[in-house]
Order: sequence, then C-alpha cells, then structure tokens
Amino acid sequence: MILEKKRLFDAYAAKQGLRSTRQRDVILDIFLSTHEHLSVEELYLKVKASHPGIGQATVYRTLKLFVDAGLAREMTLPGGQTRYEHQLAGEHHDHLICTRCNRIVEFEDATIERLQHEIAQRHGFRLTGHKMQLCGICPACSAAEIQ
Amino acid sequence: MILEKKRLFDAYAAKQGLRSTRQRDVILDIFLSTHEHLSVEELYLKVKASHPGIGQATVYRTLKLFVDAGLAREMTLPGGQTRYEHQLAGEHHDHLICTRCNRIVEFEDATIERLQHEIAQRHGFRLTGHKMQLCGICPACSAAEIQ
DNA sequence: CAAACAAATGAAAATCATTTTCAGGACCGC
DNA sequence: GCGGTCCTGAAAATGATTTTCATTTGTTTG
Repeated sequence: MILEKKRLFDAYAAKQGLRSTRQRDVILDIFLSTHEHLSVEELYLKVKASHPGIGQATVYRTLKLFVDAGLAREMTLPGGQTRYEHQLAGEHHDHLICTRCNRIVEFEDATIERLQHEIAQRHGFRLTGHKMQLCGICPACSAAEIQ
Repeated sequence: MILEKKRLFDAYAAKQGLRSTRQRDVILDIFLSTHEHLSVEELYLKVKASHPGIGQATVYRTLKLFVDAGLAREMTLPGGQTRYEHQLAGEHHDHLICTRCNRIVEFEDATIERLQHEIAQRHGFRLTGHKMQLCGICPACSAAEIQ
C-alpha cells in the first residue's frame, strides 16, 4: 500500500516533469509512515528529527504536491489549522471532531454520500469534493466532565 | 426577526455582564442588515463607511461575541478564510461552494441531519455542531467553461 | 450627580501560519 | 562532465487574527 502510493507519486511526478529529489523522497516516506491527521508543523518536526537540513518551506511545497498527486487530502479544522491525511483512492471518509480534546474519529456513510450527490445535482453543481465535520464531545471527555 | 436577534444579544450581554456600547450596537445593526456570508474584512468596511472611528479589532471582538451569543455562525472555507453568517435558532443549513467563483449556496437536508446524529451516537459523541461543505463547480462556471 | 473602578476601544505591535523571494545547489538530458 | 532549469533553505514578506496598552466610556456607589 505504501509502495502503491509511491508509485502514484512517481506517476504524477513523471507526468508533471518534476525532478526526483532526496527531500521529496524523505518527506514522502515519513508522511506514509504515519497514520494521523498531521499538521504541516508536525510533519516538519518529524522530518527535521532525522533530516535536519530540510526546511519547512519544502515541507509545505511537498505536501501540496501530494494533494495534487492524489495521495493526500487537506482538511481545514475549525480554528483555521490545516491538516493532511492519507487519501485512499476511491475512499471518502468524514470526521467526528471532539471540541475538547481535538481527537478526530473517521467514519463513512454511503447514504449521506449518495444524498450529497443528489443535492449537488439538484443545484446544478458538478461535485468535486466535500468535507463534513461533526463537532461534539467524545466519550472520554464526556466521562471526564462528570467527575 | 431582527428585533428577536437584538434581544438575544441583549440577553447574552446581560448574562455575561457586558456593557452596552455604541460600537456593538452599530456592528450588530450592520451585521443584521446583511444577508451574506461576510468576512470580517467585509463587515469592517461596511462599518467603517458609516462609522469611520470603529477599528477592526473591535469588529473581530464583536463578531466572536455574536457567535457566543448564538446569533452568528463561523465558517472556515477551504483556503482558510473565515466567514460569518446569521444563525437562526434551530435552523441548520449547509453549503455548496463553487471552487471557481466562491459562490455559496445554502441547503438543508433533514435526512442527512438525522444520519449525522445517528453516526455521532454510534461513536458515543454528544453532537454540538457540524459543518458540511460540498465543493464543486456551479452551473454558471460550468457553462462558462464550455465557451 | 460626581467619583471611582472596570470594561471596552482604537491604533499599533505582535503573533501565527503560510507564501514568496532569491541565491546557491542539485538533477537531467546531452 | 556541462549547462540550463528546477529545487531547496533561509529569510523576508504576507495576510489574517490577536494582543498590548494607553485612553475613553459605561456602570455602580456613595
């Protein structure tokens, strides 16, 4: 699966005439080795830990490439911070976000998915993407609150 | 309806022990006189037009009060810009956003609404809010594209 | 009604995330 | 290897928002 993503990026790079650089390889490896919804800063820190020479402008630039290449997805949380997560081809999931502890839980719902397309169609929109964020209090924080 | 919102804000102000100031009255009036999804900058310009003395820090501060008071809602668009819209008690609507021209169309869907609550419940979340943004190309931009 | 204190304001500075600039360094085709 | 171009890192620039702080303005009390 990691290999598949690397191939996806290589294909994109080839199509766009991008050069292959050590930095991009490193950032891709580290990005693929995570399973979280990373902020740029977080990824930058991980990268810097093993490769101190890499600057954060490069991390910013590279993450945008990943989005264009189709292997990452950008999400803007309430509060304005941007996070990146793996994009698995054809899979659409949405997020439950705990407003206390910022924990993010992913979910998928085919019915909502279908309704979204119907709504877009009804308004004449050609749908290219969507974001749904349900905000609330997670079980752990609910429990902690009672104490 | 405008009066009702003013009362809502007055109630909130009273509860919080906020003082009543000319600036807040002006900003509330102008905010209520619009029907758009305003950015802070846009509201600030409207305010400044009739009341040049009011600074943008005050507009920022006041909009946050409106959100807390429950009469406005904050939305973060992809790209990071924040917009504020009227929040009508009990009404939940979501947005179709044209990624070409940034036009925003509102919609409501009771079925999705219900499914969202089911999903939250299934994960043990106590739902406090949600944002759903469907991104795509609006009919006008689609048409323009063909030219 | 005046005094007194706290809250609110405006302007400017500070902050934060992100983008751009630019000079040097690294890839790739030849 | 050579040369042009793309890529990179560091720092500066940007843009939105927040904070600071001196001043003004409500409110409360005597």
